[in-house]
Amino acid sequence: MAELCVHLVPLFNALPTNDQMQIEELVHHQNYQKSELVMDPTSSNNLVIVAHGGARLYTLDENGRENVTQILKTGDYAGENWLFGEANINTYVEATENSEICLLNRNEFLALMKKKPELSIQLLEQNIIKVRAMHRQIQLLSLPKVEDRLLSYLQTYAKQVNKNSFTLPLKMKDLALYLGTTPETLSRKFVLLEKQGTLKRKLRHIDLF
Amino acid sequence: MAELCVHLVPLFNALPTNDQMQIEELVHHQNYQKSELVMDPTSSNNLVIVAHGGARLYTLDENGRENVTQILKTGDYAGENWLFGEANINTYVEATENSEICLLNRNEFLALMKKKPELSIQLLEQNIIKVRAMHRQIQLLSLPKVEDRLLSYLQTYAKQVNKNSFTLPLKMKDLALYLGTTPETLSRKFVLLEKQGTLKRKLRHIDLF
DNA sequence: AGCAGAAATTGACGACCATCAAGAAAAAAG
DNA sequence: CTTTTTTCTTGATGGTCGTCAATTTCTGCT
Repeated sequence: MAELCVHLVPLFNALPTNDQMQIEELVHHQNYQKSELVMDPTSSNNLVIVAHGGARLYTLDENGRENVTQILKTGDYAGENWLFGEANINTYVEATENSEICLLNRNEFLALMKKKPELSIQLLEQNIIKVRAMHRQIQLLSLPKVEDRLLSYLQTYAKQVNKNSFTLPLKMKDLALYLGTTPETLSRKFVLLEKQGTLKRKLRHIDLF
Repeated sequence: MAELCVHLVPLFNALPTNDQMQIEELVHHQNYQKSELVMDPTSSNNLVIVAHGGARLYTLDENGRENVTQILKTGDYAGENWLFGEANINTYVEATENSEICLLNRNEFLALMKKKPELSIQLLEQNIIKVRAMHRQIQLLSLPKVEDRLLSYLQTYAKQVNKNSFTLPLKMKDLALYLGTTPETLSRKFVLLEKQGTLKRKLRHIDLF
């Protein structure tokens, strides 16, 4: 048997197992044939999790032409926004092969949240943290110079761990990605900052001045 | 008398007035003298809203030196993270002048959310939408070329309104900021895309091909 | 330890873009 | 309608950064 479907959704998988079980109980596992329609704008809103198989999302434009917006394969999901507030006004979901697909119904989920307020509070807390992290990243990425982005990142991180001497939690490659640059440029910027006397570095260990 | 304090917090001010009133009832308005400590790590967690005056946030580093992290003036607030989950472990809030400061206590707020599940659901819905918007923006900003960022933005927007012919909701200046570039570069990119035949533009009206 | 594969660095080069400044076009004000 | 102000465009220039390729350093594995 498959894992818990809710495990596949990042928003859920950090929840206490207890809460996850409660959500899992709401999930409708269903099998769909290839080309079968899973959802359309007239359906009630659902979170769609592809437990096994594949699906595609598409909209119809003003001329009635299909416009594929997303492809889902095993383990992917869509419709977080339909689960939380937004109505699905123009999107169709269709199985691209014989698939096992899990649906989590908005109304049932709302009912659960009303019955167990801790659940929505948990989700909210998690989300707020995420928003703050994303906000920081946007501010970083908005800085035109990589040098500034790096320094800002390091200072923020130093503040976070409340130390001026620390070990980077990311590899260069990932830090580069996070800062919207390349490992090469990042490397150069490190030596630049070191030359400027802003920091001292040995591998991934940083001393910030 | 002042406006509702909760109005100042973006997370709250889109809520139905009804919900806002309930939150407002929890708010403790208090007056602080210059240099008086509003919060420290031993206090229970609060959202801090400066209704009138000023305050500063600081942490103490390993040597006991103060490290100012944020300055609040009238209308600013801090501690969204303390209200929602994260504990305040090292931050002090101090009034920088005689101030009227509103505190929203975490425990009281939690109690309200448990009593009125709709409130946290509302907040959650709002947050999810925000996360999605921010996620899009991060993806955009991660594209190295302004040209790609612009095109991606336009395509996403077209998909959103489900039309290939639309009027931009932002002025050039703001769009430039959103895309992490300057109005000048943005302008050039528009003519470039137009030359390529990717779009046609007249002022802020776009036809996408 | 020693080897293999990955990760990080360095150099050279060219494209891209921010900046400054000036001009044109549109919007707002009178 | 005219004037004023704001917004947008265009040009020239220099710095920044991404790309490709080669080398060095690090890490995991047996």
